[in-house]
Amino acid sequence: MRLNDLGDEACSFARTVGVIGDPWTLLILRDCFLRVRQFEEFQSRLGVSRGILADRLERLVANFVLTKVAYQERPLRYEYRLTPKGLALYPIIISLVHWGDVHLVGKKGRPILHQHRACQKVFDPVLTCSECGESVDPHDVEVLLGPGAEDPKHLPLGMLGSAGKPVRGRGTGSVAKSDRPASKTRVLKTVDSL
Amino acid sequence: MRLNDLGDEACSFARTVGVIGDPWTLLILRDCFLRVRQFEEFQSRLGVSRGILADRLERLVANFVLTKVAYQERPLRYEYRLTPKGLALYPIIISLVHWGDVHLVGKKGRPILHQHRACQKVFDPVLTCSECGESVDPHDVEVLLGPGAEDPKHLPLGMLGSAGKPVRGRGTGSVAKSDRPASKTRVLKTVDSL
DNA sequence: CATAATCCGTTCATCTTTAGAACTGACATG
DNA sequence: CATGTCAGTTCTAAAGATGAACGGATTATG
Repeated sequence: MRLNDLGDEACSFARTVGVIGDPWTLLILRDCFLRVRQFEEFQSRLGVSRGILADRLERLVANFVLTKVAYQERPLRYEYRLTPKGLALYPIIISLVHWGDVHLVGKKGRPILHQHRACQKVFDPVLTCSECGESVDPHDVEVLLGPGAEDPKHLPLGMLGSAGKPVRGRGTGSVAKSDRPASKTRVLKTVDSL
Repeated sequence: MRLNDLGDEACSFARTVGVIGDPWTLLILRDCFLRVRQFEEFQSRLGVSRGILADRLERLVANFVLTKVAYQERPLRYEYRLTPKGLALYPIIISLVHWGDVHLVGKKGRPILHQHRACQKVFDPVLTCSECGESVDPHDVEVLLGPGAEDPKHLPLGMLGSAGKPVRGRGTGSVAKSDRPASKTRVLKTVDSL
């Protein structure tokens, strides 16, 4: 499969990756949130080759993540700004920063800190549930089939034909394995969890 | 600059991108959270070439995002499982899915839904502040210099030499522009915000 | 026993993408 | 008029990705 075909996938994740899942694109977006806007600024901060930068910016514009806005005439110059769609990437960007802060720290600690205007404190991003407001852990989430479910390849394992029902309801996940006959293949403990 | 050098950067974000910022790597990680674990499963679900898959899995193991665990002996077979460090990527993964759900939906709607065990409701992920619990919007965040700040290239614009002080405290951001003399270059409105 | 079949890779020839540096073009400055 | 700024484009060589085939260990099938 070509990575360029990702946009056609049924999976939201695959489509997202098709739009912003490239390393340079991610780096460009981080800079956008730091109010970098001009071609030369991006180029000198990132050290990316100009061809790639032009290509990535164009792609982001084509996908309505950025818009070109004229910031001067004579000579006419454009800068790149986040659209609302682009601004909505913030949770992704700050989660990436935070993971690096926690798991890949250098000797000296974090290079930048984030302060929340509302409470004036330096904070970490926390992922919470829109319904109950509690923080969300991967173990606390069930995956259900949605209305747009089509291609089985992009659904969770063991979900085929169980529309609307949970994937891991106490052992349901390993049906395929448990109904095959006793064999010499020695299978070690099978834990069906993350 | 080579993308492989990203691991050496001072910036947490760049280092994170160096580890998981590749499209195939992201797709592999999504599948990990859907409990895919074996080489063949990844290969057939993603359609990625076997060489790339082997390479990306090896990289993730080298970076302690995944571990190889023997799930059977005779023949000895390993599967790939998320480490705690890998599990901590959940906010990133679910934020990517959510952005796709909201901004790149297909005709039929979302392919999968997430249900929160604690409240039993289908939910959306919300990014909140660890200190006050309120949801966080990019406009509500000030960026401060942290202890690990070194290379100016990876800091926000206009932050050089202003350690510990906010970047965008009412016009501070455009010092360089405002003290240059009147010129024929016609500059349009300068808005210093996202 | 011979012949699939399963699983996890590796190898190789081919094709595509990327990097890096130089170049264009419109304009401004000294 | 030489030099500088800004936003790209064009070029070639190097790096990376693809697809298909192959390998080794072992179990399953006829």
